[in-house]
Amino acid sequence: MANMMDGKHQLKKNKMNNKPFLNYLKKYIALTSEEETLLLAKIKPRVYLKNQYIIQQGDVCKSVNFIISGCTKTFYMDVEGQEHIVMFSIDDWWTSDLGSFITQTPADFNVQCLENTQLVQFSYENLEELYTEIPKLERLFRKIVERAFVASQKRIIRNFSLDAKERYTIFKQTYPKIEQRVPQYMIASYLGITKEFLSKIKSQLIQEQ
Amino acid sequence: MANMMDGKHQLKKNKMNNKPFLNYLKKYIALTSEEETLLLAKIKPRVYLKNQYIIQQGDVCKSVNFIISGCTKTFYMDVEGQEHIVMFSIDDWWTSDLGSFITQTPADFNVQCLENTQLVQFSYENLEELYTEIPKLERLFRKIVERAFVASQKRIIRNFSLDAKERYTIFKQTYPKIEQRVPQYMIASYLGITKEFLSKIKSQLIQEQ
DNA sequence: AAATGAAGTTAAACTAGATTAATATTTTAT
DNA sequence: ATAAAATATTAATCTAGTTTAACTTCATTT
Repeated sequence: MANMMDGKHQLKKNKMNNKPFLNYLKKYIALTSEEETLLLAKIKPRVYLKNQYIIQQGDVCKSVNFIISGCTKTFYMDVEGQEHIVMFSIDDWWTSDLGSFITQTPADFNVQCLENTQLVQFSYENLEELYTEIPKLERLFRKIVERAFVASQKRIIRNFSLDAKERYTIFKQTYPKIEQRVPQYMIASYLGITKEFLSKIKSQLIQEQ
Repeated sequence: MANMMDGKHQLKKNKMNNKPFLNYLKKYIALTSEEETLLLAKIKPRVYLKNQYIIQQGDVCKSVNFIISGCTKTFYMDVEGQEHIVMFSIDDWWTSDLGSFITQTPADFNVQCLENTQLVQFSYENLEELYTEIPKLERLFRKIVERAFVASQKRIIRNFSLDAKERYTIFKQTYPKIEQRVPQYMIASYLGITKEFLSKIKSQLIQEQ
């Protein structure tokens, strides 16, 4: 319905290349050309359209995804049908339901595209093999998850020790790009407040200066 | 002052052994005797007394710690001097300020012993070396951090979508051992509520059944 | 151009949980 | 065994954020 028009913007799969992902990797690890070949054989480029789901709550998460371009939201739908957004992800970030992926059990989270999104996907089996074949890659992934864990812990603290206005201010500082790309009611969901209260906060912040 | 008597209970360093840690490791990875020797040379047993700090906010975190026996709280002290407990850790768990440890920058968190606590400590340098010398260990640590990250994400969701009573019920189910070992006001801090409100919740739960 | 609808705003009534303060209970020190 | 300190409970009042509902704006469909 709403996305019937999206076909117009569909990105052509055959035109996609892995360059952006390799450039990202090169910032952190140096691969030999054999390793690069090994890697390229085991990753899969994929395009999702706006509003499509990369992962759905209840399904087993089959991939870890690197975003080449686009934007996604990771959210949980509670028993009352309310969406709770855990994170947004954009270009050069990773997204998955890691809990579902590592245990290969049903996902708690949905990952949905907010824009047409180009990904590089790692399947469970291929990633396991790559860890053994390219230990540098396992090391990088360890570090990525370490950083994600640290960010998650800090967010717990922020949620406890800061009020909604402070959390919103920090959100804007930390994710300036995301703030303009996603609707306000999703930002409210990320902050754990209602869209009405976010509205109130924003008008307060404007009046304050 | 309060802990002058703790000397009585001091555990003797020389009597400490690494058996409990090796038993823990054996549940997940098989080490050759050379690897075991390599590992033992690079870990340090250590005893902290009740109330002592393993890590202090502002210091650079120098170790990742495996708890052989005892209990710790990880907390953040905000500008108003309020404690916010992020996690409790007991026997067979890990504790650190991972953010500080991996970047070797000042810690956001304090880790303080709630009981006399026996640890096995990994220094930054030794752990880096061990990762290279024993890839199995790096893989295990990757998996441990993955699980910690998943738990942390789930906690963010719970904090948003559940009320304090539901969070308390889940806490009791998830950490039955911890519930009896730590004072109620710390559980309140972990749940993000006041000790008074926790009291109210508990009396409500008693009346409900 | 009119109609439908999604996104955002404003304002009033309401509620979960905070704060304060007084009392009770348990732990620790002497 | 007892005093002092730390921890836990109860109740009254207060507040940050929710809920509901009416209103606006802008984009899409007919």
